[in-house]
Amino acid sequence: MNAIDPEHASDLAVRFKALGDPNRIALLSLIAAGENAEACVCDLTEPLGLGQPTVSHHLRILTDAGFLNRQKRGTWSYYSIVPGALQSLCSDLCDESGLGAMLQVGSVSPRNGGDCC
Amino acid sequence: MNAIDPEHASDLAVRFKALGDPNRIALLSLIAAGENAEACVCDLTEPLGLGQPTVSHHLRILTDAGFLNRQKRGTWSYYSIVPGALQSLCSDLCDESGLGAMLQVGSVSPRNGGDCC
DNA sequence: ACCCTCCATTGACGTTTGTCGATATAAACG
DNA sequence: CGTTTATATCGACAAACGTCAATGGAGGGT
Repeated sequence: MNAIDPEHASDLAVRFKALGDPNRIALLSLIAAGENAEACVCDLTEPLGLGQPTVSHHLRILTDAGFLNRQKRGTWSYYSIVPGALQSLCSDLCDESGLGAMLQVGSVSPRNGGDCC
Repeated sequence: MNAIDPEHASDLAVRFKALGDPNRIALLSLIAAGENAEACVCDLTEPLGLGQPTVSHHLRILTDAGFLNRQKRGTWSYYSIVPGALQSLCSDLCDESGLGAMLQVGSVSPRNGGDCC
């Protein structure tokens, strides 16, 4: 039961940090709620009240962290959720840090239906 | 299937941001690996190679975000993992953002044994 | 060809963050 | 009471971050 490898810790931190901004959380939510669970930049800039470069910047961070897919169709860039990314993050944290043993002791009791991470 | 509430997005972001630093990930791992799954500051400052004020600072952030418990015994402060915190974070994200529908479509296939978030 | 829309990149700016040294508090121990 | 030990807090400073205005580049339409 050793401590986590520094390299793995940095990788996990990058992915968690990508989720550590309210506008990026809102982006994931907006994309998930869009038609076909995808959205292009022009659909996202207005509901967030942010400029287009800022939205592109956040989308890039989420994409680099593995949470979004980008697909260019014509002039538009369509972003979609990478399905297993959040589970992978959580299970990687548990596996690589030895946190797994801590986690089922908790108060969430019988686990939810299995429909979430 | 509306987008997430800004207030909820900020709350989630604060919690994710607390995990968005490699030293804080290492702290969680070290605490989980300690005797009785707890540790005091003096046990943590050396394996991380950080000063004592810095370690206290990180522990405070993790505690404020709900991932650690602090218990003072004598001169020492013992920190321990809050069992359900990580699951709560993930399930809150899924519930409040509408990401839940996206997540079982993924490539993690049959889900791991259920021993992690 | 020209223009216009959509998007990514760059440069700049103020803010936040991670880190340290110094100081403060608090508890045990002589 | 004075000293030592273990932590928390404060102040400072460099680095990273979030944001915007401006620019660039790729397509589609006229």
